[in-house]
Amino acid sequence: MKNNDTDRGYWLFKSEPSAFSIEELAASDNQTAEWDGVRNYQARNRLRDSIRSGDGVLFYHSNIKNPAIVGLASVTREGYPDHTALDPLSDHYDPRSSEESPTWYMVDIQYLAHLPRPLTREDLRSHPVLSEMDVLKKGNRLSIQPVTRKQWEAVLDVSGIADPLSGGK
DNA sequence: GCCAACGTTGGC
DNA sequence: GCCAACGTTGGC
Repeated sequence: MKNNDTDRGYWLFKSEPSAFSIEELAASDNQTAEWDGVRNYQARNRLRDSIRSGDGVLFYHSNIKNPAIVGLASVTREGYPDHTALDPLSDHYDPRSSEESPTWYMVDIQYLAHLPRPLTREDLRSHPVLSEMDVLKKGNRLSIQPVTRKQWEAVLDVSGIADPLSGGK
């Protein structure tokens, strides 16, 4: 399902670059990757129920010296069962999940752009709009977080780039 | 259904 | 490497 600018959703996806980085996304086939391995129920619910094709994704690198929003992606496939949960050889194997009744879901995302400069937590904290982002809130470990349209636009504004999702419309 | 113990996350 | 915050597990 496509969506238009007004009902498009925005998200922040967190990843440790040692596990999966935006460079790996950009180097993937079709610059597209499965966002697999999410094993948290709240994040699962968002993957399954809320995230739509065409939504915007802020790609965030976590658990490094300077955690930061490093780039932009878009959702190219809506929630579907995470097959790594069914694979006994996968690190993400979960014996409670099954094909008939999948426990875990994933989406596909496609690389759009690197930010010209990563937006660090300090950058975010010092911005009137971005300082409200969930990712700055203490103890927030959710790997999939909602982002407001204002926050998405602020990231583009601060970065000095056009919205790659608006396509000139 | 409570809650202590445990494992994980992730900024610092 | 530290440790606070969080989610999950499992005994009771």
